[in-house]
Amino acid sequence: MELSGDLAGSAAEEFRARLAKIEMMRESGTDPYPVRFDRTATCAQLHTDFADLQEGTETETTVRVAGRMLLQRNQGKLIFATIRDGGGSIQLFVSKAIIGDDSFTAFADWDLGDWIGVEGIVMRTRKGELSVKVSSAQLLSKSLRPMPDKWHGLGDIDTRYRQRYVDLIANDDARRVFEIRFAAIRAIREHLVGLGYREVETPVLHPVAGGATARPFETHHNALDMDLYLRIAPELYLKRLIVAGLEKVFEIARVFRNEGLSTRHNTEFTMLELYEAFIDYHDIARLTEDLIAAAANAAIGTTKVEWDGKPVELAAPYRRATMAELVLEHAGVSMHPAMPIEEARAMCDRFDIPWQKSWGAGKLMLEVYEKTTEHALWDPTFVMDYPREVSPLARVHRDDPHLTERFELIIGGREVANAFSELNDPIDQRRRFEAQMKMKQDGDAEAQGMDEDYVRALEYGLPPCGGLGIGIDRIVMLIAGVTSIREVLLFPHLRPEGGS
RNA sequence: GGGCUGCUAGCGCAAAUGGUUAGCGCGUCGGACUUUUAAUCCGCAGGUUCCGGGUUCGAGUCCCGGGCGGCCCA
Repeated sequence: MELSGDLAGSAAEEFRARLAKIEMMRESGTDPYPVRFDRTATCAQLHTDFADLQEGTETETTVRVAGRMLLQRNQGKLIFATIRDGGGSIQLFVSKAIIGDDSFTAFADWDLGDWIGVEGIVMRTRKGELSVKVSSAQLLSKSLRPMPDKWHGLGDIDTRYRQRYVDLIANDDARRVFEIRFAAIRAIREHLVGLGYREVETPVLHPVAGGATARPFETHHNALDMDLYLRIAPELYLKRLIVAGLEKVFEIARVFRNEGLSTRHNTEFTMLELYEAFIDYHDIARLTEDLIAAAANAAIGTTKVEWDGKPVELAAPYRRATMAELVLEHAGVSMHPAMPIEEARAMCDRFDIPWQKSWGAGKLMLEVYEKTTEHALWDPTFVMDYPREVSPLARVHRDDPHLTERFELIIGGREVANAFSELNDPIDQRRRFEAQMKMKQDGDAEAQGMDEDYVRALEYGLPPCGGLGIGIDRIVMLIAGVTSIREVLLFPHLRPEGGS
């Protein structure tokens, strides 16, 4: 049986039995896949509109609802069924005396998982369950495959990710997480639009992979016979738009990084990036905490979340501290990018951090920070003022030429945002690209390439500007309280099934 | 890439130290039932124990290799 190639045993038998039902329907002139259904209400609407309906009473309101049948309790001459649509579920009250023998038999013969549509009056049963007392019913789409366990749902993680549609049918918690995702993204978008931001779309295929430190996917354009890269960040295009005078822009951008998979990393993930003219990274920090709090409130109605077993408060304001202060606090050592290189190397040795000769004190300081401090920052913390050496797109700090006006936001020991007062000096930018190219030549696959057009854009003048990148998936993880990024991605990347 | 760990019926899970015919629940199939809520009750069927080797009188279980996951680390 071609359609059931991956089915075996009782599932294959059930598949064939359901196919036979389809054939019988067709023979009797009924289409098992009719073209449309005129619905007059959703399940959620009924629960809202008839919240006050008394037990054991019927209305005179006729409605037409549709959904997937999840449960069926057949009493012989009376069937209770539960259907669910996109926003909720409702019980159907199906009486043989009302819909007639033939319709009743047909209804009883439909399988769990089938999509059905019914018409009937709204009622509440004696036991208090809001129901539709069905006067007519039709099959809207036949399901050929058996549903997972109606109580335990689908537990196998592999199957949950590979067949997310089944996961979402069977598991309430999966639906909950994605509802949070939808609401959080919507809240972020509305917050920014409310502030006068324009949502833009920039290229996914880049001739130069820039805007972040990461290894890109490579591809090839046949007609132009040129290599292209899937973007690792939309940053350089968005800043071109600030040059253009758009002032406030954002993009909710899918980006691609050719790196390993883990609980925290997927090869493609979603970043919010925004840029605004005339402001600096302090303004961006305020905007960042507002955005995250707004997302949490919209998604779950509170900024108090629990993550990895510990409480986290996402309400603004978040702590602000410099990287140097935090390293001193957590590692007990004083570091600065201007310190003698031997001392910085000695610090790395002290914390068992392997280093390379090409690294300056700034890079060494970052390594010490990441090893000793970052994972310990549980409450939301803006880690301010990164070394210039590791921040090729951030402007030099107004008070210290060895630092940049850059912060990363750490929550629950993980980076969730990265922001700067943007570098807008084209001469400085060119030098930093050249430094990156040297690192690339020295074998650093993550170093950025020279983007001549971006430098040219800066030469036309990028106004003072603040920029932000937020990992949307990580924000959703925090709000939803899940610790694997795969739980917040509808279709996480997996190896092919079966292998060989 | 390394360490630990998992894979048993469509789904959720059992099967001490290797030992009859690999069990249970849900679902399916057959039967009863007009107020159920994972309905209930009776009955039947359903298995390449992820794949391939090996050890053994005997392997779901032990060993080797492979596949796909999970957790932790780099």
